[in-house]
Amino acid sequence: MEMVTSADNQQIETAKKLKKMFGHIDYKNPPEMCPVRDVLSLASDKWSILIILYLGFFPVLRFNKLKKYVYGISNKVLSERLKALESDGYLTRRMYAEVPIRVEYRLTNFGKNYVDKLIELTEWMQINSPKVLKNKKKFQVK
Amino acid sequence: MEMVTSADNQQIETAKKLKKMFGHIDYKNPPEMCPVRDVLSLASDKWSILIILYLGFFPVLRFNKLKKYVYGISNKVLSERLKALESDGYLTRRMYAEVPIRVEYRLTNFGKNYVDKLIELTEWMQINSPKVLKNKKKFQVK
DNA sequence: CAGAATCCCTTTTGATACTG
DNA sequence: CAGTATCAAAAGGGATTCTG
Repeated sequence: MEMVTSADNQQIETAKKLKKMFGHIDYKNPPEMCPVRDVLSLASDKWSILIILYLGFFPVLRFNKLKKYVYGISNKVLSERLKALESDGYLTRRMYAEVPIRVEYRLTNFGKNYVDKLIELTEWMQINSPKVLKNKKKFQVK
Repeated sequence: MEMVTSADNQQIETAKKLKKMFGHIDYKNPPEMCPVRDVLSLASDKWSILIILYLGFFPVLRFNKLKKYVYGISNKVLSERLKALESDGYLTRRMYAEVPIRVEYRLTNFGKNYVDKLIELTEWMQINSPKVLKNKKKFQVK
């Protein structure tokens, strides 16, 4: 008779995955070999997340529309992030030489795959953020 | 006879989830109601991710050990992140009044849950980061 | 309209030195 | 040890101007 709970199994699974992962993100590796540091850092940036989620929802968005949705972002940061996200392959930028000029941003297939991963994370965070805010308050009292 | 591919289904699922989510992260909401902006931004920070992953792998870590693993982090940022992550409920800090002093960090159950979510993201990123690096290079050539 | 460019200011880092 | 203190450098932010 086995006495292994599903929580135990989860722990074991987690440990296994982490072990495999740390072959790659080990601190002794050169920076290029640490995906968290060098790739995820852009993609998990708070502004990038919002940009990508909005582009996941609205298939096509223009600069000023994005700026309106990603509330609080500045021209500068938005245009920087868009360039970086394009360069990393998450989105495409299509320019139409009209007057006035029109520029459309949309996710690549790769970006769409990433959205699915992001959604899992943000859904979890949405469910759990009240818990975090409660923790934060409790901590301030101490 | 239905002609719906699994990719179609995924798209539909994604759209549904995003629609539900944007009730919360809408740009018109005050910042407190936007979990991405206010809660995920700490947790998805590049340093936070590395700290949490290492604490997922090594159940107990001390300050200098963490600093060694989370390669490149400065004293200041590490101690700031540890404070913030403790305050948000991801980890605990235990101090032993010995000489020399000893401080142990470990994940809370909440932090352990978060690790599972993080692993899904970082695993995906690990698989795909070569693609990203290739994109980046191609982009520079243009 | 979609930004790039500029200026200027604030915040966040990063590196190093220092202390209970 | 486990941090804080300090200070210089970088990144972010806001406002405004400019251009095709």
